[in-house]
Order: sequence, then C-alpha cells, then structure tokens
Amino acid sequence: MYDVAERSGVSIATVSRVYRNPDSVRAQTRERVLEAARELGYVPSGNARGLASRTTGVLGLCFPDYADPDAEADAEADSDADDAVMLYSDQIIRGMERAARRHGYALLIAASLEGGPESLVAKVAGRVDGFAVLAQTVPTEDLEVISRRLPVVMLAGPREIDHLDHIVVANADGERELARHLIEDHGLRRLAFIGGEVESPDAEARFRGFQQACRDAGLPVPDAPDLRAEMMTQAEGARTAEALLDRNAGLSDSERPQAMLFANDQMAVGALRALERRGVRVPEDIAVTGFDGIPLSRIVRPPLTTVRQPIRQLGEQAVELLVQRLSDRERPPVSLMLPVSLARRASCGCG
Amino acid sequence: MYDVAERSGVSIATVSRVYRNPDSVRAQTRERVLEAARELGYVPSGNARGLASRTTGVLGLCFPDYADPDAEADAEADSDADDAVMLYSDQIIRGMERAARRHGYALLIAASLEGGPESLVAKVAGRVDGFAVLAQTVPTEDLEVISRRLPVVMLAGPREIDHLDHIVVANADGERELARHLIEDHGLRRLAFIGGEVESPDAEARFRGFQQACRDAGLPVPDAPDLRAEMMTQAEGARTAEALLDRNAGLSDSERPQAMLFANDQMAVGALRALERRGVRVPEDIAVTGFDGIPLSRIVRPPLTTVRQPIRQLGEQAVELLVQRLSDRERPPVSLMLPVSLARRASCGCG
DNA sequence: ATCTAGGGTGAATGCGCTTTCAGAAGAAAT
DNA sequence: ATTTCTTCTGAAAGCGCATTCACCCTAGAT
Repeated sequence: MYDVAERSGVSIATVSRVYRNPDSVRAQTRERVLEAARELGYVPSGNARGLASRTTGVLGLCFPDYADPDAEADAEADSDADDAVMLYSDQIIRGMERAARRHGYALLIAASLEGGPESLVAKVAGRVDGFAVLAQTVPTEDLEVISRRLPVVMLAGPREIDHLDHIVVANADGERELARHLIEDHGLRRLAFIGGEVESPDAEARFRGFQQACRDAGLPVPDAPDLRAEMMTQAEGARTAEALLDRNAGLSDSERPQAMLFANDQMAVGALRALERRGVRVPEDIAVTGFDGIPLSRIVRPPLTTVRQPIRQLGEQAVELLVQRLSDRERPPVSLMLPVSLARRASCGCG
Repeated sequence: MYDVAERSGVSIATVSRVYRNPDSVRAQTRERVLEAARELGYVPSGNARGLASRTTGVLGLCFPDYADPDAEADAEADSDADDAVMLYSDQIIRGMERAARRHGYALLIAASLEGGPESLVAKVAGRVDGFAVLAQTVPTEDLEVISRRLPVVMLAGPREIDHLDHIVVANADGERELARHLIEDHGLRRLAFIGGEVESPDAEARFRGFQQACRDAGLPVPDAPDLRAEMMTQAEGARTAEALLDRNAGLSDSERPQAMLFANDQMAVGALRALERRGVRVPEDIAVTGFDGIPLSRIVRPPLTTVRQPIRQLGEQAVELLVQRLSDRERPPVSLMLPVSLARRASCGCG
C-alpha cells in the first residue's frame, strides 16, 4: 500500500479511501491509484483491514469431524452412490453460503478436529464476525468463552448456552406425525421404535414425538425405545433390526410389531438391507421408517418413508440470525424451530 | 491480550507464547495465563495474528455465482430432487475441505458476485494463504494481479495464465471413450453431438474427443457439433433435442442419427424429458448420453450413460497443489489432468 | 563460593490498514 | 482581490499480535 501510494504520488490514506470509499476521492486521483495498484500487483491485506476496522466480512461454520463411515463404505462399494450422498454438512454449507452471499459475506468453514486453544475452531472464531456451530462440535466450555466475544448460533441440538441464538428442527412433531400416519392411515397398531445414543438430543426428541403419537391414538405408551443403537449408522441399523427380529421370533403374527421406526435414515437403510437378507418383505411383512430425508433414502428399494429436515433452510436461517445479531447485539436470544415434512414413500406401504 | 497479560501478571509476549508455543512457557505460568484468558473470554484475533505472522492458515475457493436455473426449477417441482442434486461446487468444496483439514487449514469460500476491487474475490484473496478458482469465475486480469502475490490454482478450464498451477479433467479422453463405446459395443454409426457455448472450453474439448472417436472408427468426422445449445441447461437440452428430431423428420430410418451425445448431463436430462414427451423411446429409438456424472443422471429414467468427473478429487488435488506451492514458491507451474470414467447405464442400451 | 548454561520472561518494534483531525486546494460568492 | 465554503488530501495514532534481543534467574559444574 505504501508502494502504491508512493507510485501514484498520494498518501496511504488516499489509497485506502480509493478502496473503502471511492466516491470520496477525485476521479482522476482514483484512476492514478488504481493504475499503480495494478502495476504493482497490489492485493489489500484482509488481515490488516480487519485489524484496523474490527470487522472481517466473514461468517463461519464449524461442524463435527464426523467422517461418516457409511458414506465411506458406500463410496467404496459403489462410486455412483458416493456422488449422490449429500451430507448434512454439505447442505448446511450450501444454505449458509447462499445466504451469506446475499448479505455480502464470505464463509469460512472448518471441521473441528479437537478442542484446545490451537484448534480450527479457535482459528475460525478469531477470523469471523460471527459463526454457526453444529451441535456437539465444540465443547460447551469453549463456546461459552467465545460467545462472550462474538455472535454464535447453535444449530440442531439442545441450547447448551442460554444466551445463544439457536435453531432446531421439529424432531418431535415430525416423528409424531410419522407415527400418526402409520397408525391412522395404515392402521398399524404395534410399532417398534429404535432409538440412538442416549446423549443424542435429536433421537430423544424423536422418541418423545413417538410417545405422543401413541398417547394420541390411545395405544400403550412405551417409556423407552424398544432398542437403542450404539451409533446411528447403517451397520447398527442392520444389527438392531435383526435383534428385533430374533426377539420377536416366538411371537404370533398378531403380537409381532408391524413397523420399525428408526431414529434416523442411516439406520433404517441398514435395516432395509438386513431385512432383505432375512427374506422379510418391506412393507408387506413390516413397515420401516427413518428420519432426516437423506438423498439415499429415496434411492434405496423400497424408497424409505421418512421425515424431511429442511437442512438448507437451517443454514440460511443461521446466517440471517447472525446478520441480525450483528446489527443489534442487545437483542434477546432467539430460538427458532423449523418445521419438517413427511415424505410418504413405499417403505410404509404408501405409493 | 493486554488484559490477559495484566490479569495474569505477565507480559503480552508471554501470553502470545502460551498460544503459539506452549512448551516455551513454564507450566505454572501457562496455567495462570489460560485461566485469565478464560475468565476474560479472550479470543485471539486471527487478523492481528495474520498481520504479524504474515500467514493465515486459511485456503480459499472462488466459484461462479451461477445460480443453476435447473436446480431451482427442480426444487420447486420436487423438493425431493433438490436434496439429491449435489452441485459441482458442493463437491469441490467437500474435496477441498477434506484435504484442507488434513493439512490444518480452514477453508474460505465465496461465489464471485462481480469483479472490481470490492468483490468477494478480493476479500478472499486478502484473507488466505492461497486459493483455488473455478474457470471463468474471476476476470483473467484480476487473477493476473492477485497471482503475483499468492498461490492460485486454476480449476477445470484453460490455463489462462501460464504461471499458475492448474487442474483439468480429461474431457476429450472421456468423450472419446464414450463415443467409442457407442460405436464399438453398441454398433451405432450415426452419432449426433450437441455442443455448448463456443466459449466453453470443456464443451469444446469434449467435442474434440468425439471427433477423435469418429476418426478412430473410420467414420466421417464432423468439424462442428451438429447443434449448439445457448446455455448448458435442461431447457436448452430439451430444445436442441426437439430441433434435432424436427430436422431429421424427413430422413429414413437408415439415415437418422442413432444417438445424441450431449456436452453435459443437464442437457441430456432435459433431452430425455423432451423425447419422452415426443414418444421417442430411449435407448430403443435413440441412445442418449451426457457428461459430468451429476447425481441426477442416475435418478432419471432411463438412467443416463455419462462420463463421471472426479470432482471431489479435483478439490483435493487443488489443496495439495496449494500446500506444495506454499512450501516452495519457486517450483515450476504444475498442470494436472485427472482421469475420468465411463458410467454405462441404460440410456445407451447398457444394463 | 564462583562460574556457566539455559530456560523463562519482558521491552520494544512493526505487520498493513482505517480513521480522525487538520490543513491545502479549488470553487463560488462578495 | 478577498472571503467563505466545499472538496480533497495528508499526518499520525492505533488495531492486536509475533518476534527479536537482551536480561534475569536458577541449577549444575568447577
């Protein structure tokens, strides 16, 4: 910048103005400066600018370093499938990027490898005006510290820190509606719910929705999932499906569950495969449902009935909240719940 | 930082060391500092750090602001399809993010709205250690200036500036192999190639591959595509397909083209729909192929035979090149060509 | 007890830019 | 020609951190 100033015979202040506020510089002077900048290959330092102006024009996103084992497995088995599998994080990124672009922000993304002062999270936090965090990505403790300094919005999970903005999807409502559909529209009465880890708030919320649907329909209300998966993967889905089959082997047809509701799509897809291996027909012998609406869910046979999450909107809303908070730091914390929609497909007997 | 230093009774130099090089500080002192930082909610400024150390630990990606009209249309018509459509940019982002993560970098992404000194491109350039640019995103002129200051890798396109690293996919080889497949394996002899804009180097390279295949097979070699689309969209694919049909209406069966090779998948998908409307069966009446291997290509009926681009690898390689160049600025410019693979599906008569 | 290493720490400088605050230059008015 | 506004431009003071250099302290060696 000093070089540009010298070369064009002005002061650095004027060079700065040329970039920050072109109209405040006489056209002729401006041209001289721009010309010099071009000749010198001058690229303004975002760092210095950010330091001086105390704003970066960048928003951030931190997501878990969860290298989805299912996705990897699929990729090896079928390179086609790999392309189709758009991850949760991909969609959030897309949503945020779109919204950020509208507001003139760039987006800085990083998967958190681990915590600690030298983590990527710290890197992101130090370089953005505000950022979004996927639940269970950043230790609450770190988040607590960071959020005192800049806007943070929490995505999809419990609101661990109550002064943060946060967005969730209607997990309970979705599962409730899904179960209602099975009960009322398909006349099923014996439903089995396969949950996830206890620490997964999403899975728990979905189970609560399931309970509510049972209550609504006057069916017995279980106080815990019929089975829990260790991880919410296809492998575990397959294992739990088989476990359920084995457990119910002795029952008569009129006692046996008529549907398996899985806490997410990955498990449901795994279950579909296990059931096929066992020769159990879906949906004739038993209905199967998932949750999430991942792309894979519509490619499997039979296509999976599930609850679609508006993940892209999640990302877009995140940016909106950040932008709003940036313009008013005093605003009381906001908590949004995004509606979900039922995708009725063949695995429950529809379509 | 000054506050932290004061509160923990040390100098700012020590606070800095605690973060930059923890081992150089006595454990007891370090704890005091960390404690103070926690109490004060201290978040190191990436800007200041970057300014002082002249490195950001961030890599960038600029891609076109091409709001894909097809994707938007699909989204409205069928919210399911929307999820499945993983864009080119999504995949590059994913590839780059993975690779960046491995190297400890975060990723800054931005679609370029327009050029000029205040563009998002400028923002990215000023905040990263190096970045990747999708072809035809940034004016060559701007790129020329920026690339004098920091590593830039050009993705998928002509190498506009010869001192840049750059990566392309084997467009010509792929199309040539595709055409060879139609000719040799399916015995087709009359092939029509539908190209894209003249300025699209990818489309042109694909056409050259097509020409080569004709030459290889001893068939007449066209010196231009049978038809050109204005834009490489579904709508244009449909239009050109119909135009081709009309043009050949008067021909006998033994003169009529047996296959339509489109320069990309989007057009081919549009064509598929148009042909269906016209009652033309694929592949019985005519074979149809695309190029790219977008997820949509396997969902449509019939599934589209196409050439799969290794887009994720494109992103990963981009990061590798950047990292390498960062460690050796003097290295001669590299030019990589990534291999593609043929996806034989039903639309050409396979499977 | 004296000397020598080294690890640990602080003072000071500069990274490249933004942003007042004044002052200079030009235009308009008297 | 002088005064009075505007419009432009420059000087200078940071922004928050990394880093060098010098210095101090402690522990082991003599």
